[in-house]
Amino acid sequence: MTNQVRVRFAPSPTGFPHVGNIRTALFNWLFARHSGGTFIVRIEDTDVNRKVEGATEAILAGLKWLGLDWDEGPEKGGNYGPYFQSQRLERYKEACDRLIAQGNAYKCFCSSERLEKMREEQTLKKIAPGYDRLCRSLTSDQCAAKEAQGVVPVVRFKTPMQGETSFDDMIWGHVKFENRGIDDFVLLKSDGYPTYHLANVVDDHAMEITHVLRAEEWISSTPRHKMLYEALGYQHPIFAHLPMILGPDRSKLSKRHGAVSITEYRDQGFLPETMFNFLSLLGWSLDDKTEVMSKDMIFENFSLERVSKVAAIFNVQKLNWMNGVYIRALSAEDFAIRALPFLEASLPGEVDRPLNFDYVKKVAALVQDRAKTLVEVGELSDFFFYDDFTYDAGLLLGKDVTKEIAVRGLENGKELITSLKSFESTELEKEFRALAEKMEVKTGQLFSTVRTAVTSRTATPPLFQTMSVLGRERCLKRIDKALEKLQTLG
RNA sequence: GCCCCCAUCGUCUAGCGGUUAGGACGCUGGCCUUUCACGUCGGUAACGGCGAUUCGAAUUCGCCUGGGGGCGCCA
Repeated sequence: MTNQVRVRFAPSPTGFPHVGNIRTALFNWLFARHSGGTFIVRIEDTDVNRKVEGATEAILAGLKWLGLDWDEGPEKGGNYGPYFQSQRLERYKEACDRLIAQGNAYKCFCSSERLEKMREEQTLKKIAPGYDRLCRSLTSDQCAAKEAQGVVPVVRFKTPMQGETSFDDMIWGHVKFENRGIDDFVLLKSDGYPTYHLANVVDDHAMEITHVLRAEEWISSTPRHKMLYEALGYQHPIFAHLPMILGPDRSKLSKRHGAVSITEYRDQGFLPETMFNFLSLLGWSLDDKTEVMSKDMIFENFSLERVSKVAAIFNVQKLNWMNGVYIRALSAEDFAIRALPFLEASLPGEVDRPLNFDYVKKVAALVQDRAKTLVEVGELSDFFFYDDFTYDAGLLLGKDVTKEIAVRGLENGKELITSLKSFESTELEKEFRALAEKMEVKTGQLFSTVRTAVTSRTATPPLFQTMSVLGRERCLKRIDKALEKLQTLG
């Protein structure tokens, strides 16, 4: 036995990998890596009814994408497996039997109809809902009779009816609850599966978990867990309840707030390093100024003492900003590699695939400073990839640009482009500036028309670099088309 | 309804008895500039309220208010 830190992320495969859950995973990972401990993933698939096909895979994919590697768990194994609760049912049953034998738990034969009615009445009477302990006093003969009738019982814990239960939380300090507010909760369901409370306690003990870091929503069930640990004769782990992540309306972050799944953020073109950094700052901070930090820097400095108690609102604007910071920090090559799949997905079907990577690299270099997400790369650069775009002819007439100036500028520009020996951006710029001077117009007047002609847009990467990447032939064709368009103008 | 908890700019946060209450996002003004971005220099904006303790409270205590979480054969 060592006193090495062992923490776990224990998701339930009942849906997509919610960023709130992923943040919990992240903090567990940070805590483990900071202390040189072990990070374990355990799948809590004890709810047969809510189980979602593919959810486990999506959760694991989310963890991998973020770089949260686990030391024990699915796909990986370990000495404390299996790591799926559905494969550990005997252990829960054993624990339950022991608790019944010790007088800490009992069988309950109440139907769900009765329980529902009971809760309705309690709500009506404005008293705290909770099991009324009807079956707690059943004799063994009465139990046997029920079972003979074929009623399948659940097992409930005998919660003490007075006194209080308290524990020390690394984040919340000393927390205490009165026992009378806690009802006789279910340990084993009638389908033979354990509830979270039982399975969690049994497994955390079996897996020698030293610290339980989980979301704040669990804090009020912690006394139950403590009672269970004690009844089972186990030492309980250290608890640390993490603050919640809320939506902009301050309610629990959910689908109606927009993207909540980590995979959605991936698909929207956020970088994993952005998400890692951003999520780490939801409830934790290094100091009073440092925000952009590498993965290494974060886990090296991570500490529970700097985790806040205040629920954090997920601020998408800041996420966007941070993603831009990470995008700009990428090498040109790396950025192109990451943008490529997004580009291929967003460009119209007519564009031939696969895209020429050398060309993509040149284009990417021009939008890297401008993109906040990888999906924006397509929006920002589509005109580099196909020619038959349409735009409003009026866009050719920018500020202080008359139809006459525009026509003259484009015709002179055409001539210039044709005669140029080099199509380098610096050369282009030099010549076009000279042209503007010769035409006695401001550079902006000439450039804006050429820009629209060549790109169909009024906001683009630097014009001459854009033209250089596009190439002489395409620029000429586009200018011709623009000249035609100008004729349609009155 | 009952139980638990929380409270600094709109948002993320620093602060842990003495600070001009700091940083970041956002918004905004200037500069840079062929557009858009980037960058850069400024600005905007907070200790929820009331009492108490103290020479001195954002920091400690109480009450109020506001917000959150929990109260399933869900996790």
